[in-house]
Amino acid sequence: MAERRLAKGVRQERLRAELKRDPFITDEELAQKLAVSIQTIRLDRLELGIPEVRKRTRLLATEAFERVTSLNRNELFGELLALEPGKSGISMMLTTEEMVLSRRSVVRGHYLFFQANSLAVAVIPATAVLTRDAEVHYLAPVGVGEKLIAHATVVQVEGRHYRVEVKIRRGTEEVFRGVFVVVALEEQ
Amino acid sequence: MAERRLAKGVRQERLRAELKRDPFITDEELAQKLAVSIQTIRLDRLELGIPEVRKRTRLLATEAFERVTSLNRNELFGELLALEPGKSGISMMLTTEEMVLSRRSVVRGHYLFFQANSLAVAVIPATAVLTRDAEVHYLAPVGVGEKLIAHATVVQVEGRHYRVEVKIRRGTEEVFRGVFVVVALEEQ
DNA sequence: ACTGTTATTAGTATCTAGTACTAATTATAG
DNA sequence: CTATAATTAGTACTAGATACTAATAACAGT
Repeated sequence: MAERRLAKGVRQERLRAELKRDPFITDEELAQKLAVSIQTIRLDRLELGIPEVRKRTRLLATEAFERVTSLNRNELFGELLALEPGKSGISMMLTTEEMVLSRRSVVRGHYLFFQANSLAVAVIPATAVLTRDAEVHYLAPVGVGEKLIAHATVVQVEGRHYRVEVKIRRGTEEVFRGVFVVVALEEQ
Repeated sequence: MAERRLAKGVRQERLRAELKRDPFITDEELAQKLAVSIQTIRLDRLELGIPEVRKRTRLLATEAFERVTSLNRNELFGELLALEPGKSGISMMLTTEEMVLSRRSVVRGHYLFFQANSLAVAVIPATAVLTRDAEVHYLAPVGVGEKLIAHATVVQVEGRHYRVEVKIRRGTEEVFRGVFVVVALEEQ
């Protein structure tokens, strides 16, 4: 592996890369991979503000656990900013690295679809809503770290069927437009 | 909390419930909650085949990490069963509990959308493909533990634009139908 | 009441993967 | 060469166990 002594900065970048690849690696394993002592690894972690393996593991697990419980608890993908049941709603979603295919820089389309679809469902005044049809257009690619604001408007109601139009913007630029036909199964 | 000694079976059910609510709880905390010694908690865990807190945490974190990396590593959502680049493809997805809203039994629509959309992208002979438009119809609700087979067919090609029709079936029953317009950015 | 069994509690030695600290050695820059 | 930064080493301690031995308490059956 590393035959010659790496400059500190280079080694610390290597350390970051290793941890990104395998968050569960121990200091001992890192020391071997980077050909330095375990104490040096620990000094590096201290300097870089990187917690120990058990803490990192706990963080990952906690995030995952909270994501599962909060996603399943809330029907909305993203944060609700405004809501007029039966009429309109606004939600905000921040794009993260997880939403991107590795080796790419564009957020995968289904995340936008779901932000839109879940908001379209959320504006319906019913406890159980099913999507029937959707027609969507992706207008521009979206990157990581972008704040997407979705606006949903109920444009038509026929009995239990609602036609909801959703537009997603990044700043003033529209990046996604969709029309969802949803059905209210149980009115509130 | 528990004032009276609980029957072993009852206590073990309580222990399960506690762990489901908080997977990160220590044996010490469990001992206090269930008013028994730490040794008894450990015997219970042994008998129930429940690993220690660090192992549980590691399991949760590993699952989460692998879910994220596999989602991002694989362009396809589900398992590819057949592929004729430029023409057609078949993929299979098994629905899991995570795909369901709590208190409900129906798989959320975006999973079907994504199975279909990712297959529509996968049949295109290009290294980078973006979805432009999609028109989809949900024909029947889908439950947990169901095997969904998606068939994608390229029905039209105009330059770099492909029109792909995707049908998802559960057995012989069609549960989803969609048409995706995708653009090949970099031909293979 | 007595006896055997199950359940519970307690204690000890050891493990893993560190943290926090002191101190010595090596490498580097001026 | 000297001072400083970087690296290495060692010690005491922590947390949350496992694996084991052993003692005590509770319960069931006779």
